[in-house]
Amino acid sequence: MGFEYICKKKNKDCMFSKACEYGIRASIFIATKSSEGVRVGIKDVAKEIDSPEPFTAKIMQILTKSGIIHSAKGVGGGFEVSNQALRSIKLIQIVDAIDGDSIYKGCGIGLKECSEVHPCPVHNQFKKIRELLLTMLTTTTLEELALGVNSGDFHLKIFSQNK
Amino acid sequence: MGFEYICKKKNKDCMFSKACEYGIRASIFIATKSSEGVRVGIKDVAKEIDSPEPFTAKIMQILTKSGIIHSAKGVGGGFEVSNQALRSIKLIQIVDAIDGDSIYKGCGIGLKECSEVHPCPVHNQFKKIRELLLTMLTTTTLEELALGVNSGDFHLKIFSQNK
DNA sequence: CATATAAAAGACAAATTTATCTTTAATTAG
DNA sequence: CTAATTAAAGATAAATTTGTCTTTTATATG
Ligand code: FES
Ligand code: FES
Repeated sequence: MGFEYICKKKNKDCMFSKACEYGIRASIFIATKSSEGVRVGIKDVAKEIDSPEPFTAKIMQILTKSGIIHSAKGVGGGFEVSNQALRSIKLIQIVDAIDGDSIYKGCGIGLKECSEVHPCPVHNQFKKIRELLLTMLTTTTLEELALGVNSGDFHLKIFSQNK
Repeated sequence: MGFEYICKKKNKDCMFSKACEYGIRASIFIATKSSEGVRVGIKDVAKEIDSPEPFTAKIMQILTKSGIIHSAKGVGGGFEVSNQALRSIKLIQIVDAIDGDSIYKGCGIGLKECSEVHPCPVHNQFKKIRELLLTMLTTTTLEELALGVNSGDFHLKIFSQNK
């Protein structure tokens, strides 16, 4: 009937863009390795988080430019997070660098801006959700996420072993 | 440097797709008019919510097929919500019909599925946010949103009067 | 210095989402 | 029945996001 292509987003699991999802997963993986003092190349990153390698490479460029991840070219090079950065980097920095701040600042139903003095009908409801999201993003560190993965309690892809 | 086009989503105010944002705004507007016993045409809808008319028409087709909004062709036709539906329709029905359930079911960082037994590093944090979102969507009725607009406290576009 | 390695950069291509335009079908009024 | 009106349907087109490939640059090592 001509509108099937609108319905039901293909980019499932929205909230963040694919680019941002890859960026978060990659950062966490790099963090797990950096905590063990190991640099990783883009190939390993993509394999470990199950993402398209060239696209992931592009995203890494954003993260290195943003100073979130450090990179080194040449033999023995790769990506790493400094021990100090590991503790200080918050999830919000990654999201900000890739998707910007619209997810926690923009109006939930697309008004050009979200404002208290000219609120949309869902403003009050949305505000609570965005505030919870913002709090989560600003308080969660790369380190705690990496620790969870290192401990084996949390995972960066499905079918870790056999795929 | 070749990756500017990745960075900073153009579709600001994510969470929902544009289609879904328009769908919600349109539904609320139609509800405000239906509560006054008035049918509205697609032209009025698009003007009132500041959305592209043909695209909005497509979205209305989804909503009518889904039984959320009623439509009538011909002279004096247009869109309306029955008085009974006004009270029973929840926001989640609109979101489900247009974007599907990924926003409150999918993994926050893109694992193929969100699961308790194989959680991603942000699973616990995200769960809370998605639960709040889901509660909001399942409890908010079209009627209460329409009432807010009718009372003048909430708005469906910016620059209501002069644009 | 020459070579190998690995990220950065740039150009391009595919997929998805958003937007537009034209034609068709249904309904009301005269 | 005819004309006018309005949504539905269908076909395209534009914009954006996602994904790929090639070339360049930086670095370490022999
Ligand atoms: S105005 Fe819509 S969420 Fe604030
Ligand atoms: S597994 Fe990622 S949010 Fe549940």
